[in-house]
Amino acid sequence: MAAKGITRGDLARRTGVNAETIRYFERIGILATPQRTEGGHRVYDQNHVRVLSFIRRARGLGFSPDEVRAIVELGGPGKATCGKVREIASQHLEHVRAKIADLAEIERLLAITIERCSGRPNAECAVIDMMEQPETARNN
Amino acid sequence: MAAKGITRGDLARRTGVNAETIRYFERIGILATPQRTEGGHRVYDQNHVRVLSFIRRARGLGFSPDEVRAIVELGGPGKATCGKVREIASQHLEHVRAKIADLAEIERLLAITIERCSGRPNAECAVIDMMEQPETARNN
DNA sequence: CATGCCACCTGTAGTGAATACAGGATCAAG
DNA sequence: CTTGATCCTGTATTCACTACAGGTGGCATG
Repeated sequence: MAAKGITRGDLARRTGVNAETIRYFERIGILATPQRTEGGHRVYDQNHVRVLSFIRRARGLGFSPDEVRAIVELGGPGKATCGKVREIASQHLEHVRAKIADLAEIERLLAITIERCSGRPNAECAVIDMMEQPETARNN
Repeated sequence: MAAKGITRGDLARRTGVNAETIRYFERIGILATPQRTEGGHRVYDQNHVRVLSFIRRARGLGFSPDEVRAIVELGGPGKATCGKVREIASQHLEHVRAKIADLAEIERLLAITIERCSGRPNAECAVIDMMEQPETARNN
């Protein structure tokens, strides 16, 4: 009663990723090539669902395809050594923490904006003013 | 001794945004049109630096150009009422918090991966296994 | 087994965001 | 007033998707 025979459409529906995009991700080597039926139709499994969900989230959060590939490949055909995995993962962990810090800053700015706007129906809400310390802008 | 006469190249260097992209952001209405010299060269001020830095960060974090425009326009020519500002800002605040949660999840997964890989030089590090509960994948 | 429909196949063309390039004008330093 | 860097406009290219065209596969149903 486990999931057997997930089609491309199924996968798209389960992950929220466009069906064409799935084919694209396979082409650029981000999503593993699935089994095929005799007739040539792709057959995915539960693992594809998990990985693709992860990819979707990571892309939506601003990670580049290359970065996503680097992370996902860590779990490839046992080729990466543990040391390598640790190295790449640590690097991305740092990256993620920087992003979280950035978002926290934006969160703060939005909260301040809302706060400032409460009460007086003044038209001069100048959201721009909320953007101080732009030094958080690291590389990417 | 304040900043006077920031050229496009200066702005690019200060914000880390590609010089051509600055022109592009102006064209699509995300960055305010700057002053011009008699000869037609753009002249930016400190405000442009702040706004553009913000835009860069927001884009890098996965916000769409439309979303960025919505936020930035809040500080436009005093046209948005405070109520409207509060509404849009709150909406984006929620969005930001969802993103932070998602990143926290990814952070957790990476940390677990590193943890799991510590010690044994086993080749079977299966980072894929780290990706559980994909239900965090909301819309975007 | 035939038939019909839907989802899938491959290849290619079309978006939107960002960046690069070509050819010429401006700026500012000497 | 010359000169090299930088800027101007307009257009072309790249990248990440997304959509489309024309043709099978899969499978329920008669």
